[in-house]
Amino acid sequence: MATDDRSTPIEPRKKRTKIVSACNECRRRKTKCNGEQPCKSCLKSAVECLYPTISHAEDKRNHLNRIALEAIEHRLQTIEHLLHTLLQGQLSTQPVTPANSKPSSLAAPPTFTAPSPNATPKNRHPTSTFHSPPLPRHSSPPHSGPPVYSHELRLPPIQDLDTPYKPTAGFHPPELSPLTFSHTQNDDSHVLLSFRKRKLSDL
DNA sequence: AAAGCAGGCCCAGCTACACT
DNA sequence: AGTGTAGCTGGGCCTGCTTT
Repeated sequence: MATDDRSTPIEPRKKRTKIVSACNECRRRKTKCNGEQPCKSCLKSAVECLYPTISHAEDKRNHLNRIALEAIEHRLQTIEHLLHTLLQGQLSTQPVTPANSKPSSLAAPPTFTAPSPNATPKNRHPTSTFHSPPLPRHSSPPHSGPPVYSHELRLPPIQDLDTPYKPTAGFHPPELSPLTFSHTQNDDSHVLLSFRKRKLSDL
């Protein structure tokens, strides 16, 4: 794109004819949607052609952003609570001996039991589990097969971000101070902060 | 070959800001 | 207050690649 060849007459770029809103399937596939019911690609692949229904009273961007923001904040609270629980459990159960007095972050965390799994709402996915990423291991013995970790965290699956998150019954996250971002250069925190400020003022 | 997937281009709409 | 401009953002969809 570095060359700007103006010697040949370049006909002005033909504007795309964009439709107002693509159907769900075309959005997912990132294909052109002709806006009909059913649209061309849905007709071709014989799938149900559904269009997103957002009332005009509620701006499309605000609607989606609010849902996403609420879900993210609830999820963050859950994660913070889990982390807090994990750290507390580690501090209170780990005997301090010369052998294991290394930084606790390198040790395997204790087995974690999800808060009141019986109270899992019906709209959750009861079988979905969150597996923590592999922890750094310094000198593990020869070992075949995938690593086995004793801790399993049950969290709402990521696809649940499509719907507002409702905390599990009986689960009370600890009181959390409002989200703050310390501004440092060369990171994206200022972007997040400006996003949050904008969204909060919109709500 | 056809269908599906996904990176990223493109553009309309919006906002912030400067200027008059 | 009105206007012009630049930057940002969300989302449509082009297009190359992969899978079936």
